[in-house]
Amino acid sequence: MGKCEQCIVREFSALKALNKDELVKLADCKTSYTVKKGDVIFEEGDNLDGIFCIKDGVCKLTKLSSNGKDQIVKLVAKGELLGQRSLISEEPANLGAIALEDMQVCFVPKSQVMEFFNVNNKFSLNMMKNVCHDLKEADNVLVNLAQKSVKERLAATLLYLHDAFGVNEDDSLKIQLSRDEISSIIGTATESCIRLLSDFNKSGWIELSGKKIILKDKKELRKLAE
Amino acid sequence: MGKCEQCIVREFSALKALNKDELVKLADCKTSYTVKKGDVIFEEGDNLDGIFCIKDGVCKLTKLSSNGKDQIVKLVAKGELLGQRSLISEEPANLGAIALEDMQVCFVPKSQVMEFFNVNNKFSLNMMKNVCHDLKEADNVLVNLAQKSVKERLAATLLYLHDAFGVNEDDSLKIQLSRDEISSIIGTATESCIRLLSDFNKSGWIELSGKKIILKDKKELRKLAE
DNA sequence: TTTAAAATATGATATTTGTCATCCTTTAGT
DNA sequence: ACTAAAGGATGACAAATATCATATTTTAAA
Repeated sequence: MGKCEQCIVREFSALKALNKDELVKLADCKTSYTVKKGDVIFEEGDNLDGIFCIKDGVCKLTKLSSNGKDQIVKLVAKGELLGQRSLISEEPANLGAIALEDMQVCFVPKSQVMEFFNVNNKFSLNMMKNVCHDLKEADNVLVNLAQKSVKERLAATLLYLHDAFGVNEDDSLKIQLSRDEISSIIGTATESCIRLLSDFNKSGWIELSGKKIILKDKKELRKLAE
Repeated sequence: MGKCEQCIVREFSALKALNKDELVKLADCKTSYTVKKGDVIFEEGDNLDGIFCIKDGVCKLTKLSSNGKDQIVKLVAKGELLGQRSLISEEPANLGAIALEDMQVCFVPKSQVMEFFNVNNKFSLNMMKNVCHDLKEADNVLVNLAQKSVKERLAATLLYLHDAFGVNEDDSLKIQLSRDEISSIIGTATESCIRLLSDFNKSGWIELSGKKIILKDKKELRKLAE
């Protein structure tokens, strides 16, 4: 059983407020497992009896709209926690979580999280701040969806993917999304997304080769995304 | 100076976790004032040194998009708190707050809220739950903006206004929004919104008379909004 | 490897939504 | 009560986006 002390999640999440004793408790009660690309971590409506620590990999949080299409609400990367809102609200998950890559995940039961809540004020405050940050981000995404064109949203999304997940040695975006998934982030039809990527390619702002996407002219993209 | 004990905000917000002593402290440090329709309670980017209790009236939370248009992110009614996210995050306000009606507001300084945080666990948990609820709502709005047509969003918004704020004796929506504000909720051009309201009117689903809006066929609207 | 299925790409076209111009109506200030 | 300004309504048109059809490429399974 791995220790939690050196874990990347500890470094980047609310867990950094935990002391040595608490980390031992955490290591004791956690369940560690791997998730394959495409696998469901939890589904919309699931009752989560704890939170998930993402040790490695990236997943998408999605919600099924009544029109039958999935909307990607947020991407969550290694170092972050999953399921906090549901735990605090004591409600079923509002979003589903699906792995975009192979992942390493730990599950921490609710009882343990609640104990930390009660004894460690810094931990509670950290977690609150996380939720607040998510709320701010959600509000910002909401405004962009409401006010910006698909072209602007695509440019903004490409820049976001670049900045949040980095690039490979060949400068291509590290995170690999299907055209369908990109469409599901910007909230448009897959064909529209493909068409615009083509346009961006022809304009020389990006370079497409297979699934790889290279941002060639970030300045122009930034201007477009505003 | 009014007491907080009977206040509607206490009844409906995180404040319900406060005991008698704490309520006295609250009454002691709060600043009570009125806000006229159209007045700014705080602006995007303001540093808030506390939270606001809405004793009476309704306000809109808006964000200016880079295209120069305002987006209404949320409506907040009497009984609710304002500025919690900003306070917890220790960040400037991400949204601005503007009164949609004459309002009665109390301001509670940050120092007092933080003290409650430290001594009253129930209070912290309640406030956390509020933020979590806001996050869930924001995610849901986000999905609707991304996936639904303007017509569907208008129908959904009319129903929301009906359910959340009620109707007058003549069945007209109690909350009075300009066409511009309705457009700013559903994220569309004012003319499109006006046109659709006209269509709804002609279809007999709603009835327009001046600024009044009466929902005549909620079933049909619900079907439209899905 | 071969082959079927899935993903990507693109054209043609329909639909939705935005923009601009103009007119009508209501509201608020003198 | 009068008048200017704001809000609301509507037509004409343009632009953005979705949908449907189909071709091509990539991926994964037998």
